[in-house]
Amino acid sequence: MTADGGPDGAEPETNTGVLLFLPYRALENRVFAALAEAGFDDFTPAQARVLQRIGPHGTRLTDLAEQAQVTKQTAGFLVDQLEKAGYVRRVPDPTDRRARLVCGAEKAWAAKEVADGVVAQVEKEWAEHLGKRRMRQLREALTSLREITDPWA
Amino acid sequence: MTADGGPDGAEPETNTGVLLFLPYRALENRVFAALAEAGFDDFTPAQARVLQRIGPHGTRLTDLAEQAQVTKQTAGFLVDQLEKAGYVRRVPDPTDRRARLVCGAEKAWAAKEVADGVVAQVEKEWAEHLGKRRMRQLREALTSLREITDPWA
DNA sequence: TGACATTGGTCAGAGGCTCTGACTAATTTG
DNA sequence: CAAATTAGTCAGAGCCTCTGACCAATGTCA
Repeated sequence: MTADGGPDGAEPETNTGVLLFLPYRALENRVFAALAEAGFDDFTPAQARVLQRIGPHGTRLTDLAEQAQVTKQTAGFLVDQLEKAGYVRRVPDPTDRRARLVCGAEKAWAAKEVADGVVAQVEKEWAEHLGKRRMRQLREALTSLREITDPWA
Repeated sequence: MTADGGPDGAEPETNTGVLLFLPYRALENRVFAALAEAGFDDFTPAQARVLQRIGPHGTRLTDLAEQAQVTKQTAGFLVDQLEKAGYVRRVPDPTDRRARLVCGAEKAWAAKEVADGVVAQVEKEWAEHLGKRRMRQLREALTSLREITDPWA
């Protein structure tokens, strides 16, 4: 459903989806490897996708679920694990007694620091490969695209 | 681990990984929805990620696994489902009696046609938003990035 | 105010995905 | 030819994700 068209064979240009996905996955792999090497090996990719979306002042479960595109049951399940592993804690939401805010714990910020370092390194490598100008154009185009592809923008 | 940095608060520029992921996911969602609407609702996202990587002349299980970044056991499990659903068939590899080629069936090419249509449509929308020039630059930069991020390139 | 709909979240259960480990068969290497 | 490698399968366990049903707090509106 992607590249090198059906049985007919004429190789067209590569699907933009694949083009986006490849560097994304490469970056994610690098971050994960570095995190594991730094000792943050007690969470799974699924948990990370939730953890990543917790804001600095805490985020509601429902919002986490929506952003991660999973059901709130699934998000709750993952937050349970993260809580047990010490990455987050749940605190009452002062503005709504039904809700609780999922807040990052110290351990999460420490992991984030490692992750941010790797991201910066990879971005540097990319900038070296593309040249500063094309790297800037790339980020600029992607940022613009966000306007029509990110329901949360 | 991504945006709006830790407890310190200073909002830096958005992580390039997120920037790549957002449009990727938006595109994938569109393709999936269209496929389901066209009646191709009997396969899962995990199966699709394998199906997508089957070449026009068939691909070995081991290669599918490597490209999809799953174990060969997982790939085998998914191909089993796809085979039952009629999307693929396994044929002996004439060049190696241990191996079998996973080949797309008619149903897979039909689905691919639907998917390609949606991708083309979405790419058109993106080009309209960005302008032809920036769209070309985007694809060009991503293609270049592939050289250092795609182990299969 | 008081009924009703909405929203935040949990519990229970089922099914799907993915991994590790162990194994068979064919191929390649020395 | 013996040993190492490679393609693939089987079995079992654990994680992830969903649907459905439910409770409690909040919002809406006559």
